[in-house]
Amino acid sequence: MDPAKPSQELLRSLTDEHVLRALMRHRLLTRAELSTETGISKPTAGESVRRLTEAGLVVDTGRRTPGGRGRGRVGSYYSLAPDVGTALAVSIAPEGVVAECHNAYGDLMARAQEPLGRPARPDDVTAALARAVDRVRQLAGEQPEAGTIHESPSNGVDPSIRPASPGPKPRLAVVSAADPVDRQTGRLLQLPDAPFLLGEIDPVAVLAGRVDGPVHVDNDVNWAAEAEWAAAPVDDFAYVYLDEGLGCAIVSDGEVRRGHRGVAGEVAHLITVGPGGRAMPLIEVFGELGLRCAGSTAIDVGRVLEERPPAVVTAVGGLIAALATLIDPEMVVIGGRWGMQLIDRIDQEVACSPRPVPVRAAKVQHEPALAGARTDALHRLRELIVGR
Amino acid sequence: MDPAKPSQELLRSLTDEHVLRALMRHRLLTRAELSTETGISKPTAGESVRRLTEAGLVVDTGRRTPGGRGRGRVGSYYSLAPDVGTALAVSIAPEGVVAECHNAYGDLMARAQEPLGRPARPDDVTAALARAVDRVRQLAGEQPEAGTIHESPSNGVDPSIRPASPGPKPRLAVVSAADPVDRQTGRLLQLPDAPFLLGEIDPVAVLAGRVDGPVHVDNDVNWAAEAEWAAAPVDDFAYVYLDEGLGCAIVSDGEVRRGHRGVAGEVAHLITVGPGGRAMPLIEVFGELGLRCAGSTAIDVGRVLEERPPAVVTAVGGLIAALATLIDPEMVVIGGRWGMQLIDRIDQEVACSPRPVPVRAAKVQHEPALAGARTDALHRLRELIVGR
DNA sequence: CATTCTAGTCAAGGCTCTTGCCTGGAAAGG
DNA sequence: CCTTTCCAGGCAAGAGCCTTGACTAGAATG
Repeated sequence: MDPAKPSQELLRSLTDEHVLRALMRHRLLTRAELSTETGISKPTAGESVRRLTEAGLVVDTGRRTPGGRGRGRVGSYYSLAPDVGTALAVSIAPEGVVAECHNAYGDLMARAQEPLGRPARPDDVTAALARAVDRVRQLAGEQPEAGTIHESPSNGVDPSIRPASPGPKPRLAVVSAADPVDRQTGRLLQLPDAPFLLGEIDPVAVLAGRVDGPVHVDNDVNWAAEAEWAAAPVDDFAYVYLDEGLGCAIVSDGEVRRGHRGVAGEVAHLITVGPGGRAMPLIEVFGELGLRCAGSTAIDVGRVLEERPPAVVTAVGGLIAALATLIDPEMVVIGGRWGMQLIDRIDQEVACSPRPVPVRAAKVQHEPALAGARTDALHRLRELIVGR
Repeated sequence: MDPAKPSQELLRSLTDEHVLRALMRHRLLTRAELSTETGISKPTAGESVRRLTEAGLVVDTGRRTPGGRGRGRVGSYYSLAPDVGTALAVSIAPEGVVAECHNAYGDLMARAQEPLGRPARPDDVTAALARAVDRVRQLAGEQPEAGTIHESPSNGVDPSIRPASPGPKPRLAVVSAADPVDRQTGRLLQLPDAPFLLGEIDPVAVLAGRVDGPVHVDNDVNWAAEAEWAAAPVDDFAYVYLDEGLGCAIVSDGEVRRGHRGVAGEVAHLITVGPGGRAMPLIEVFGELGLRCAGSTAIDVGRVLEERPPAVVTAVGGLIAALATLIDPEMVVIGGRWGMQLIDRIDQEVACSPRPVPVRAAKVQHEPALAGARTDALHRLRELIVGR
């Protein structure tokens, strides 16, 4: 049965949800402001605040309405309780591991980075992941209490004052990994001819003891597409990532579609047009042209950018044509180092194809995968708090 | 703001929705049965029945609880009002037009078929569509009242008794067409090298005056996939249709994904492996092998089945490999005449590919597109009745 | 110091839901 | 035939949630 059972309790929980969401948007509100903000009547809003305060989700900040605002009676500002919890967003890439901790308002509470040697060995990655997460918990524990307004903390938090407490565990984690991810288990998967830069890692196992709730892992390109969608919501598009590895994310009807195992868009083995018009898997085009790094599956980005071989553009054109026929996107977004550099050539190639699609460069340039993971982590944290 | 605003009216409408849905499932219920069925208390259920009766959505059938059931007081059986409306499901294919009218229980009220000449001319198709819909409305108007239980009527309704009334207009229509459909306008679209069997038809325009509500048009393969999903719910699969035309439907996360224009899965121009290992569009493989009907874009099914050329199987393997990489389906379902006949060959081909996917034949064999359209029409009618 | 304005509370009223009891009527059983 | 058993439906009481409207307390304005 789809619709919720009608009951008075349902109404009450809906009211509480509205109040909590209003506080997430505005961080500091009086009961009267909550009432106008949510459209709920004053007594009901006040009652909800009483309930939520009792439950420990909301606190009276002690602050009162500033004198400048008007003449009336002073009001009490309420906000989310500082212990409603935080969300962890983690990015695992060949360059290193980045972990961020955010509160329910989306404030960055702490951030930690751990570099990785190249090539990264699986054990090193796992250790770096653990260190980054431990460090970010440590830093978050040193933060001034949430609930009082403070500047988004920069990285330069003084590490000399180090209280014993490592800070409370985040209530969930969202992890981005620069490799295919198994949708069921969250483990990194080695696929034939797909890039495999990090090794067989199990982020869920590493984070299980460090997070007090669910751990969601997905491929970095999927998260980048999520960030791209947040920046410019287009319901149907494909995100093609062209760098050391080849990736692709598919957004249909406003959501990233991951497929059964979670490896939708692992395009390395897609059959496309190779040199001389022969049909061959996309990744083999690079092999034929001698553009793969020795002893690894990675593409030699420097050489691609030097030589800019037309055969590569043709091969990418074949990939985009396949996307156009199977997915019917409104546009194709190109990310990754050599993809963005060659975007004009790719655009020309696609424009002459029988099913042309607009091609444009990714808008989110700075840490796109982490940005997507962060957005998702924040969304999930909020859902958790309102009790969905 | 996502969650509904809490109000007493919300509770009431939720109760009414539960009652209506229970009546849709069970067609005939007393107030006491409604109460136990929905989990709502007796007085509340009774009050809802009173409201809905007053609103004309529910009627007292006059029938009373049968003696055999127990000793207690007799109860009144309620059911949906006979005029809550009907849904129209229409299939337009080269073989002809089929129109069906269903009530909210899913009973077939009437059915009409109109053959088409081959090749079908657009004007003929439009006229046949109009005739089929008019005829089905006529037949539905002759039906005994809904609400009293009756057998699913067979096709052989005596046309001699013909009352003047053409029957009320259906509240919505869902149309399947054997050609690409524009998602925004519902018109049939001619794409380069895609099969175009019916011509430039605008079903929305034809049905606008004949239906008292929205008209939804989509490609027949998408509807077939919908029916396949209803028969065996698999969240992620692809439906490949291999007949005169080449089609493909994509189901991700339990929904058919149509893409931006609605032409996701129009695979005729997908680049695959052609004869001699050359890369070429799928449909051109048939051109190269001389397997297309003269003077049309259609594939000569008879010749394909006679010759069973390995090159065709290889080309289809390339299509499925592309689906596997881009969509990551749990399985691929094969439909269409020659596709089903060659399924073993296709399965072998896919099994040796680097990303093998289980391949199986379509389970819904009888009018699959109409079955999907019917399911969807029924679902939409019910949503309309409960007032979503 | 009176006025004006506003946050928060109180009181009344309306709805909706639930529990529990009662009633009328039919079958079952002696 | 009369009593018992059983059940659909209705009634009454009660609790909970939301709303309107009035009231109160407290601060700034003039």
